[in-house]
Amino acid sequence: MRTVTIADVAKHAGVAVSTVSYVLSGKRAISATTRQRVLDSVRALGYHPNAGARALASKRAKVIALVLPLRAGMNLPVLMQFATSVVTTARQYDHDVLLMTADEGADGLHRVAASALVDGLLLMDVEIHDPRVPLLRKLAEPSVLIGFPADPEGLTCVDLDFARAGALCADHLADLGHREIALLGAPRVVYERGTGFAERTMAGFVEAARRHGLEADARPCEESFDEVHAAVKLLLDERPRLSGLVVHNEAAAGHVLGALRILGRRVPEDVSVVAICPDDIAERASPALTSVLIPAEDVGRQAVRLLMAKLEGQAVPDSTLLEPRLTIRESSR
Amino acid sequence: MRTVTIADVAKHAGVAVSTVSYVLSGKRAISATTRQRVLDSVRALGYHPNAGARALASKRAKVIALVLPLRAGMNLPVLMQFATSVVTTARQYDHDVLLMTADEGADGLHRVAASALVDGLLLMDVEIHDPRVPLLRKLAEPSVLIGFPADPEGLTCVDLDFARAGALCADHLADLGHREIALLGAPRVVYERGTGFAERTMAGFVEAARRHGLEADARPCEESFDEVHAAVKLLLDERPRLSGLVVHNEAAAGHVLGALRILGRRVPEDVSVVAICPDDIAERASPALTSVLIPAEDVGRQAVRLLMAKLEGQAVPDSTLLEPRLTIRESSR
DNA sequence: GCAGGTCATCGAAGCGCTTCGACGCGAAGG
DNA sequence: CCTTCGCGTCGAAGCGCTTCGATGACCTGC
Repeated sequence: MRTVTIADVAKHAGVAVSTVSYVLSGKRAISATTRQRVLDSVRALGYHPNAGARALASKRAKVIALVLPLRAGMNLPVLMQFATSVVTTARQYDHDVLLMTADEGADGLHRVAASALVDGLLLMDVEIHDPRVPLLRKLAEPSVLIGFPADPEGLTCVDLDFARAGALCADHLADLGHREIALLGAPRVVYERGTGFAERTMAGFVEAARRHGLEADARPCEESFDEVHAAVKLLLDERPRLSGLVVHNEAAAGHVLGALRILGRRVPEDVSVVAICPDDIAERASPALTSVLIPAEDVGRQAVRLLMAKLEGQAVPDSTLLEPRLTIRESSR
Repeated sequence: MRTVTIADVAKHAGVAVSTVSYVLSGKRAISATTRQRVLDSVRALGYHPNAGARALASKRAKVIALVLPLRAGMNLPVLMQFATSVVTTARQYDHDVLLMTADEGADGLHRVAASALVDGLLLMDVEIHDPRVPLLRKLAEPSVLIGFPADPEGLTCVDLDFARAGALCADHLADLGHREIALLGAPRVVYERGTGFAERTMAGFVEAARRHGLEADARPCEESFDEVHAAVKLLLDERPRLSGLVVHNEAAAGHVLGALRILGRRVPEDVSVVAICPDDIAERASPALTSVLIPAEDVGRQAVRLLMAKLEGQAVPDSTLLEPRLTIRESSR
């Protein structure tokens, strides 16, 4: 069973090859009757255009690269949600997604771009001083970054507005009347890596707390139960009147509740807890966590849209910040 | 800056286009001096073969599809580990990975295969009665499945030997002298979906326990803390002398420890706990869990190897079962 | 010294598609 | 009535690569 080519379709429909091509691409007017005849033949023969030939002739592969930081430390569920929404959205634009890991580095990006395997690049988890950024600036292929490098000049970046997220938590606790609050953040190593989002959350939190005239405190937080327990205990020892806690660390959120339980603090009666995490984690905790969600799906969808716009040659904003949303559940009052 | 083609390289090196091609592919003997001259030109010009043209001429895209079940209910960290190892291994064979979600269904597979976008397919989370299986049998492109459908005839399947994993847990508890043991499995919905691995674990567990003459019990288990707590409580109420617990549910493993703590059972003094889960989860728990790991990386690597072998036209075994490994930590004695 | 065989290289024919310019035809305009 | 135009369609020229058969150059052995 030889694979069906455009020539087979043309013969079957009794038209020229180019006519079939124009029917399929819509780039020239074709009469309704011819169009229908061609489409019928396409269906009858089960024709699928050869991707390589199409790419070669049109200089468009209809594939985008998705570069994920497939290493430890990232939050996996969020990553998957993000990847899913990227794939789904790309398909809506009739594109496929090539999966790459960050450890291929700049060379890998150069390879897929130079070989015309992909038309554009989507990079997740860009760091403040990311070695791939200079390459992206040079590349002919458009790219979109999730996260912000130190100098986003000339790049297209998308991210959750983490500063607003931090601020939103502080606002919420202030509204509830809390006077002493604290934030437990990502593991220390994340700050050291300088990914940026962790710092920006802290900064937004501290700034909003200051604006409300609250006593506030923000520190990194490791992810094992024991370390979370120790951190919470230390915090409560140092600040006995603390009544509001923000957790920006999915892995630790559940452990914080466990630690408070063990330390004899009721949630939310004694301490209100607000998490910055995906909804499913917040909902699964008990009590269910009031949370600011990381809209991974929105980020993915928006990133693909921006990339598609750039592929069309449209101008897009350099920076897109997605608004965080606070959902009030049982853990704060 | 026009992109560099093989003709540019040929001219630069003073040889024919075909010679460059043969140097790069190694499919014909080329003298050492010519080879070196060509390679130098390749480097000097920064040549990268055009993927579309290569695919068109050679009928090999050097891309494989990875179809992930990007929906709820799967264990995400394992999925990521798996994806990472697939990408990394594929790169070792000079292949790239196209990411697809299962919700594109059989049509999606047909599309990427018929358009020659990919040379082969890797499907994860295949179900007992998977609608994609009949298509895979028909497809000219080779495929490898993670998991087993009802009738694996004519397919290539890879999986952890879950029956052995369940048995290994029962063996371990029996060796420690426990007489009454139980297994808490995946959420009920997983059994209903008929993915197979959950049942096989249970069966292996029950069978091994029977062989050792133990009292054993196996039941599904939901993932929220409250439901886990209720399940554990029920189990202990029904079986007060229960002293060994196997948890085959990553999300619930941590909650089981929390529930036992609240119910006044010490681990491992009163109850030994063994988990079937990735190492990182087992290590992070407190006490650290004795566990049978799901070797996601091995599975991914092995799956890619099998697929590459099939692409080369080699015969491969229909079924590959990966041996589970028990790591003893603090939660069992 | 010449037939036969290797080895290294070349040229050209595609692979299946897109796209450009050309062309025929009927309608509109003078 | 003849020109002009636009619409719908066609043919052919690539896109950049692989691969097959051909061609010399050089060696081997009788």
